[in-house]
Amino acid sequence: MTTDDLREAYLSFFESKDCLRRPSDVLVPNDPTVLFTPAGMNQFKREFLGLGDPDFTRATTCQKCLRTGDIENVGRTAFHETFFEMLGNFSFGDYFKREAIHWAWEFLTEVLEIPSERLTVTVYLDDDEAFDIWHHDIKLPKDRISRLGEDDNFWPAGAPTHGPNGVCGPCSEIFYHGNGPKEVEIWNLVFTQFNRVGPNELEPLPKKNIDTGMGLERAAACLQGVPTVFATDIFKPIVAAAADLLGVRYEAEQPDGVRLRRMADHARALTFCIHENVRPSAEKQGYVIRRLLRRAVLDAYRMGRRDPFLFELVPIVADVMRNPYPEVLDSVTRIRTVIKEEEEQFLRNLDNGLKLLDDAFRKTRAAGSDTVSGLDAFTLHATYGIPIEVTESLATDQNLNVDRAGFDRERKQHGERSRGSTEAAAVFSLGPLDTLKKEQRRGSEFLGYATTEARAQVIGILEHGRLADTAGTGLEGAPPIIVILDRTPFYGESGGQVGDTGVIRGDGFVFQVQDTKKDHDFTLHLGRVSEGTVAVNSQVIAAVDVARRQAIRRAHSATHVLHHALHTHLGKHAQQAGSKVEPDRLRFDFSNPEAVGRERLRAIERTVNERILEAEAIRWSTMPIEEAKKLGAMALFGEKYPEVVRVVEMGEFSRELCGGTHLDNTGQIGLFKVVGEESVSAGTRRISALTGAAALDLVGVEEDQLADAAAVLKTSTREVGTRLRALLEEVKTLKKQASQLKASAASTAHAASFADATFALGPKALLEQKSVEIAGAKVVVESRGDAAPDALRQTIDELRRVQPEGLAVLLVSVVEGKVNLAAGVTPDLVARGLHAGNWLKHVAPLVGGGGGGRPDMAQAGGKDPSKIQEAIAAARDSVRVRLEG
RNA sequence: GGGGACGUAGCUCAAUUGGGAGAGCGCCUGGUUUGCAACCAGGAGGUUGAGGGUUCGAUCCCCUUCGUCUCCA
Repeated sequence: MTTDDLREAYLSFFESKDCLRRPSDVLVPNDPTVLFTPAGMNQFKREFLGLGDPDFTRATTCQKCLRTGDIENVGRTAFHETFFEMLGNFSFGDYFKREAIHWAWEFLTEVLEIPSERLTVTVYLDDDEAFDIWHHDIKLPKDRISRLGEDDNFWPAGAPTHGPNGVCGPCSEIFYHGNGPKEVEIWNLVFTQFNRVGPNELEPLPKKNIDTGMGLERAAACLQGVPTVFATDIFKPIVAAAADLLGVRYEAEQPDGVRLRRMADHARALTFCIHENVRPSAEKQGYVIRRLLRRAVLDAYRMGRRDPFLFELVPIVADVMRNPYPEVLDSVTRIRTVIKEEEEQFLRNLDNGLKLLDDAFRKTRAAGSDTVSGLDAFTLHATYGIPIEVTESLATDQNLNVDRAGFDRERKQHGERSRGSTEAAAVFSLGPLDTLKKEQRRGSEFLGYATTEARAQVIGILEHGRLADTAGTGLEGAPPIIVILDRTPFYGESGGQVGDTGVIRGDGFVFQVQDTKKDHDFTLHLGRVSEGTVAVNSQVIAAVDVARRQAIRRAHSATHVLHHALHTHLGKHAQQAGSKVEPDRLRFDFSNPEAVGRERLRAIERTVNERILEAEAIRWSTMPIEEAKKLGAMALFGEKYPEVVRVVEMGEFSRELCGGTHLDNTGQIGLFKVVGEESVSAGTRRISALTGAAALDLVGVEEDQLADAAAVLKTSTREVGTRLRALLEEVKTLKKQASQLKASAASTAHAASFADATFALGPKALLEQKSVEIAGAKVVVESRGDAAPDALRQTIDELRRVQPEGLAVLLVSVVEGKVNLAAGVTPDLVARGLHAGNWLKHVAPLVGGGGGGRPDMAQAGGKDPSKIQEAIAAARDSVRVRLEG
């Protein structure tokens, strides 16, 4: 039986048991407690809590999952995977233990025709109910049923003793005993029937749930009689392709076999993640998949591969998965590019790492050791990302060892340090909105597509995160109050479009809405009470700020036109990767390998404005998602859409799934003006643009600025550019001349006004008139008026050019009440023990400062100009002592 | 969420306990040459990511912030 057939058989079997077949949730769910969807039940959390549609009580899915907890085992064992599909059937207060067990058995033995003697089961220690069903109903002999403890047969594992509190229950696992693998857990039936309130305190739940999971790939391996998931029909071609790319023969038992299996697994995970627009990056989901990619590339590196290769597996993965996930085929080009670029970057990093490793080896040898310390190896790993295996392998090449025990110690410490204060979040948690949802059963009705003002009733108020019956005018700076209505024209922030603002008026009160969000099917109006007191059950009139909403509609419709223009000028690959829609302002992110460039950007802007000039009608309708897809409506990858979706069409050029508010006609956008194009991450570009009033304002402001510039430059707006260039050129030459003049001024007579006569002397004159002969060396210690530190250095250089040997100079100047000192010593005097830095260190304290520098050149400063003469005297004395002594 | 590192010319990176901002490649000009990373001479190019502090003086030390990389959860 092929994997595709097994998947379909399972889903249609449970459909025949009145379970609703639901599509897989996305890999990155809207759930802060997990990075990736870890199991089939995840998308049904709200149903398990009794917060879903009351008519929806049975479901079956094939869920895409990603887990990296056991990543070390991937490729080494028969069944560990990172990306996998989980078949499941679920009951939300509907069928329970008896049906779940019977149906599982029926599916395995009758549909799949697995001989019953190949199956055994486990139940939780005291779950006699499950035991009896297996033994009496199914007629499974007692010796084929084992009772296991809370670590094996409870969900979450160990919950009765260790928590967390909340929904939990015993489970029953079904094992397959085949010819190849001796014992495989293929199905886990979880009976969530308790609410844990404390250690070993389990209260029965009024509504019991069923959550079951069957690993698709491992079940397929059993049915296909192969020893591992990697030998199944959907994995084999990927492993084979990996071996082919690396020019080796796949031999399951060889070390390379582990590597090839790992590559195949990681290629699958990467393909599906990137398809959903999760890109390799330094944090969160992106970092998880970056690590997957690096593990695979590193494996290939060790097999001698130095070029990117993993990206070549993408089409193979897409092909074996084409039946259940045909949409991945359309993303192949994009995924390949992302993987290839990331591979190239990592290979460059590895090259860089070699340099750091060399340093580490040199340091080790310099310390007279032949073992790289654990700390060094760990630093290389933790800070620069050089895997320990690479360090070890290269160390061996250089006849060095690595302190692996020390490395492991460091790693453990780092792990403890990094754990931080975050506790594992409870899988389920109930908030105030959940309570409200339980009371109300239904969410807020959205009226905003048709109107901006409506009568409604207050059904909930949230103050300080708690439900309240009333709320009054709060203190300045207090957190916003949240008002929830049964129906509302306010658009809650979603799909990139910002929330509406406006006002909600009722009998004796006014509530200013500053922002609107969406949560738990409710529309949350955030704001403050400006008059009176708002109370639950009040009748109100909710009115959206119309001008602002209209500006938002302009910007939102413009993003759809822009999307169309991008496809026209850049190609189909320029898929939307996110957007932000604000009043008359929009940001649009899309896939594109390189910068768009000025010319194409201009062309894109032009196309958008042409569509606006054509004043095409904008229409919308709702339809089942399948139908929308058939019509070719554009959707975001990695976004979860409901069963019935809204499709927005513009003329004949654009058709997109979209829940936002739009104009009636593209002509209402007015002017569309691009204001920027930039990169957000590798392979993703962002265009920012303005519409309507904001675009006109921008043009006006820029006109004014240009006119202003032209006026200042005393030229026409047309000539501003050339005039500026000429001016800059002039400034440059003037600057140059100025610095030359300044330099020569320091050594010419123009500063004769200073009482200090030596300031007027040039280098030669200084040497001739002011130098003192001490122990065969010429010493110049003089004051130089208000010369800048740079000028002092320059003078010293000039003196040294005239007298390259036997010269020691110390110059002093005063600028803005501060003393500058600089000293220079020729190399032969340095050899005789004279040190410019030390010289100044001796002198500078006298003028209330400090200093230092190199033996041949040093600098210092001070705050007390009145002590300059003393400093000069001290400088002369100290150099005399040094040279004569 | 936490730990570590980095940010200097268009690119790759230097700069001793805090003391003159540099090299190679690339670019421009002139010359030489026309067999493969051509050569020679000259030149342009910098708010040392940003902001604040300490100091006579900060690329360097301290704080804040932004960005990039990396490890752990």
